[in-house]
Amino acid sequence: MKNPEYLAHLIVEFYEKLSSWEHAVVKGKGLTLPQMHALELLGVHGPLRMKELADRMGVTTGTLTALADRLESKSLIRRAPNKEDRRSYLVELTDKGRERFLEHDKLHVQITREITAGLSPEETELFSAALSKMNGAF
Amino acid sequence: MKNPEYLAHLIVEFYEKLSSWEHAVVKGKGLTLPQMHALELLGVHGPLRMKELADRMGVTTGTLTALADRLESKSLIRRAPNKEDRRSYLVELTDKGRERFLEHDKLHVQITREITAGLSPEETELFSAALSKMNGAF
DNA sequence: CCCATTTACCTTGACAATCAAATTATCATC
DNA sequence: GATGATAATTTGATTGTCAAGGTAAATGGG
Repeated sequence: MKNPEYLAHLIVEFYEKLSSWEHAVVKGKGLTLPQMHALELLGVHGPLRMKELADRMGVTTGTLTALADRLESKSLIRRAPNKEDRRSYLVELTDKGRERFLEHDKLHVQITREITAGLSPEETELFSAALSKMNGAF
Repeated sequence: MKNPEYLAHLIVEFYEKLSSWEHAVVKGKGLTLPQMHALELLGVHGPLRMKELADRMGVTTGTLTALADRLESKSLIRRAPNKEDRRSYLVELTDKGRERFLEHDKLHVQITREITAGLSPEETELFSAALSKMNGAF
């Protein structure tokens, strides 16, 4: 019953459901998935250089340039000069961008509550511990 | 320590890592992520109507029409007539498409093995059970 | 200090993904 | 059979994406 094929299937299903949930949530907000993803990474990690953000998103800097332009034109991010290295910017959230990030992050907590509602505290604890280990194994 | 915020954070991190892994794996194969996603859904669920597949992918049928055209031109899928309803097709994998799907699916099993390598059998079992419950709760 | 190399970002050109809205063909119901 | 709903396509516009090429700044070895 607990062969890797079965577990792989569960993980794929979980991934698909998260993906579809995220898609639906972002859609109603005037933002695209990549745009929200960028806000999220900036919210979690603080200001990043374009290259760092592009790497974390898994896109080229060319792609990110265009994406950042759109977010900047919506006043959600800002390119601040980087004193350490004048070739680069530090991309950071504006107040409006941070607001959007926090709002979205709240939804993550909420969906987490919902999908773990059927788990006992011990189960939740063990799930959490296992997930933590797995995240470290990538 | 085990508040929902923390768990939400772990889940987001897990999702991001899966996403980034998937992206990297698909890239080297001449397929895009949505294209592989379509092959995967067809592989798992069998032949689907365009509308069904679009719904599962979370895109409009207009988007899927174009996507299916590209997959069809690569001989990975086929539009078969639907005797039940002549308005629709049944989209199905070709042999070549099934091959691609199976090959990709094997990678899922493999990455699953890798990221669960640090878990004890009991932990894996519990993780699996928790995930199964959570999938049902979406 | 100089020059070659690397790095960071931007630009361009081409293609893919995406949606909303309009269209066509078929189905379903009354 | 007429009317309304559904399945797929088409169209037009925007966004996402990459590879390749360009510019400016940093880096490192002579």
